[in-house]
Amino acid sequence: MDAPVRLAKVRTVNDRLTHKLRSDALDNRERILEAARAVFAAEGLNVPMREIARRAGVGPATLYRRFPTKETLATEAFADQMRACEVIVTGGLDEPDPWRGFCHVIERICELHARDRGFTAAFMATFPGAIDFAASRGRTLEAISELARRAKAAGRLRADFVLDDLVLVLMANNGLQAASPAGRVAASRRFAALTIQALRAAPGATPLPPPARLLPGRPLSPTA
Amino acid sequence: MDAPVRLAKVRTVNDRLTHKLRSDALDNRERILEAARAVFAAEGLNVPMREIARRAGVGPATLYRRFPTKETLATEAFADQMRACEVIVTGGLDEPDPWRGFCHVIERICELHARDRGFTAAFMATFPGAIDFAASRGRTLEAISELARRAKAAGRLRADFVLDDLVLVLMANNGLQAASPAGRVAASRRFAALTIQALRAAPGATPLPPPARLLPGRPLSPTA
DNA sequence: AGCTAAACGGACGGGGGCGTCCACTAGTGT
DNA sequence: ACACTAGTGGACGCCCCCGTCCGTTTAGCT
Repeated sequence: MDAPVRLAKVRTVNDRLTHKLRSDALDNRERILEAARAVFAAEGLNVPMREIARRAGVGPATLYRRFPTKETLATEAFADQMRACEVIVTGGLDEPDPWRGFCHVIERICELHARDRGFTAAFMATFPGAIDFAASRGRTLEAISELARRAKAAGRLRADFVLDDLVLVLMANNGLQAASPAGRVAASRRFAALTIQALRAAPGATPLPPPARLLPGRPLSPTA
Repeated sequence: MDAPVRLAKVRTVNDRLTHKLRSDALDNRERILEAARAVFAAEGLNVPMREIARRAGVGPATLYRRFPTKETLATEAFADQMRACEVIVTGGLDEPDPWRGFCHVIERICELHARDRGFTAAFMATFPGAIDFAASRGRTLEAISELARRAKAAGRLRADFVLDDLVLVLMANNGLQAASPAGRVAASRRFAALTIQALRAAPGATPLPPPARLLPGRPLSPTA
């Protein structure tokens, strides 16, 4: 388990970034991140940078000084969720029954994504300068892949499940929209339950049409 | 079956709208609609009106004269798809086995929506001035509701299916994005298959969490 | 308390979409 | 052939977002 190492590394980078900042600058930086988290969660990534600056009580220049692009801001703002993702899947791996673990992962990840409108977009985005982010996503997906392997071996997950199906599920979950955040979560919950029913290895189940490649880049993993 | 009546009525309205137009104006109108269909299908509804005008080879003023708002343009541009939807569901109702009919409806409607990026948005939108559009949607949903009732009665569709679940499925399907249109269709196909697995009345199936109201307005129908 | 450099935010120019106006063009009916 | 009017599209003003510059403020250190 190398997660602690990675986390420590992130900490270091963070310190290197923030340690030389003046106290007020550091304070502003935090308020910007807080505002960004809130507005990204509520509205998604397509909000004007200025809106975030406004909510943070900061001028646009300050925002751009700290976060030159929206991507840098988004990756920082979603670091928590990214870590939460990893926690969820490692939790799933720790469960004795891999199928139950898989189900819990689906449920909890769908809910996480439903609460944060912008997170799914960031998660999928794979923009260039976000090495840590992409790495974390890769680790998360690999872990889910392993979990899926076990669930298949236990005969509970359908054999033709592919890791791309998880991406498909996340995209589909992201498509759910409702008037209120609560409504979105409710929809997502039902959607996750349906998804689990769909992925369950069941006697009368018919085979699926060929899987679809949804994320650009190499095939995420041979398996799952 | 009152569909023919409705269609005739639409024809009349159409004639009333177009009969007084000069020939060149009518030609432009058609080219605008064609351009709108193409660009809406490819890019969704969030394209500048000017882009459509450009592709149609007309000035912005001409576009705005024929279609004052994007909604009017969208409803006209998607009239075909709307009718296709009705055809699909009536086809489903005509099949002897309601469950097979239901499956076919899911598959074909998902594919239809996958081919047209903007159609789902228009279908959900329920914007004010589109009476015909909303009516057609209502009929489509009612028909699906009836089909669902029969499929449940046949013991093939899970009993806790609700019409709102169809909306949920369409929204989720709409969330699927891929590099190419072909990729989107492929993803949608697999998604539809998964959906059918999820909705199948199966022995080991667990009950679903409470349904979510996704479209504003009155509950679409007591049943389904 | 005073100095200095870091940090701030208002203001600016650029770009793009929006919806409308108006002088010109071209079908249409005699 | 001609007049007449429906039809056209370039151009305008408006607003919003973007990213940057620069004069002013303020934290940190002596």
